[in-house]
Amino acid sequence: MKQILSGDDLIKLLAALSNPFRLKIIAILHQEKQYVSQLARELGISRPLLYLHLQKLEEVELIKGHHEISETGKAMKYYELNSFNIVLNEQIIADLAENLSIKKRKD
Amino acid sequence: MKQILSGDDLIKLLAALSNPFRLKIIAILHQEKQYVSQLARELGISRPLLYLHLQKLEEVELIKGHHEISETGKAMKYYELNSFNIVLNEQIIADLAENLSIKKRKD
DNA sequence: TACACCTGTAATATAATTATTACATATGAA
DNA sequence: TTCATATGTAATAATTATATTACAGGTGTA
Repeated sequence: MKQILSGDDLIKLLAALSNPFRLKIIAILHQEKQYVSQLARELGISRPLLYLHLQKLEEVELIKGHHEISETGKAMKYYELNSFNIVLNEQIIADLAENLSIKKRKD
Repeated sequence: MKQILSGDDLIKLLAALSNPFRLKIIAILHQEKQYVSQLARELGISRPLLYLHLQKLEEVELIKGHHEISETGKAMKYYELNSFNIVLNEQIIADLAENLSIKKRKD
């Protein structure tokens, strides 16, 4: 995970964390790496939806996926958690807010 | 600001922080308290939109509003920033993820 | 072959967030 | 009175985020 964030990166990171399924994914992967289908079962959601959440977490580098060949020869996709430590206070946010992009509607 | 958060509270807090206007509001209020119309001018947005953002920040107790009577006698609504310090790592999130509510669609 | 697993994505629907427009009300000053 | 300032909200539109459904393909085993 990046050490120095831009304001935009911070927003993406916080957005990635502000969803219950994604927090639960982090909690599960904190125990041990897990593959997609098993994760979907544990969370009680469909794989397509899970992929969406995994992508958001991977985009901000909170998790990382890789392929493994199981003992029985099947291709499995495992995800594991990256370690991170985020500190937020008013000074840090004030600094990062300096360079922040605002999306314009209908340009 | 609360010291002990639930998982749901954490999500609300992070959601409140994952918006560029709201980070800018925090940055401005970090300098000094400000009243609504002036804030809207500085941010370049309408007051109705600003109210929406202010409400989200106030709901999670990052800011606090109060009324003041200006020298000229007008009622002004000022907002000021609460100090905060948020630390997030995988262990903290794993703990908070234990009690997390998942919204059901069409129950 | 048929079954039980697995990965992956496209197309679509639903819900939530963000943004706009249009009001109503009040005060002080010219 | 008229103008410029302020607070506040209701109704609606636009955009983004979430969620579902329906596919296509692969491997190992009975």
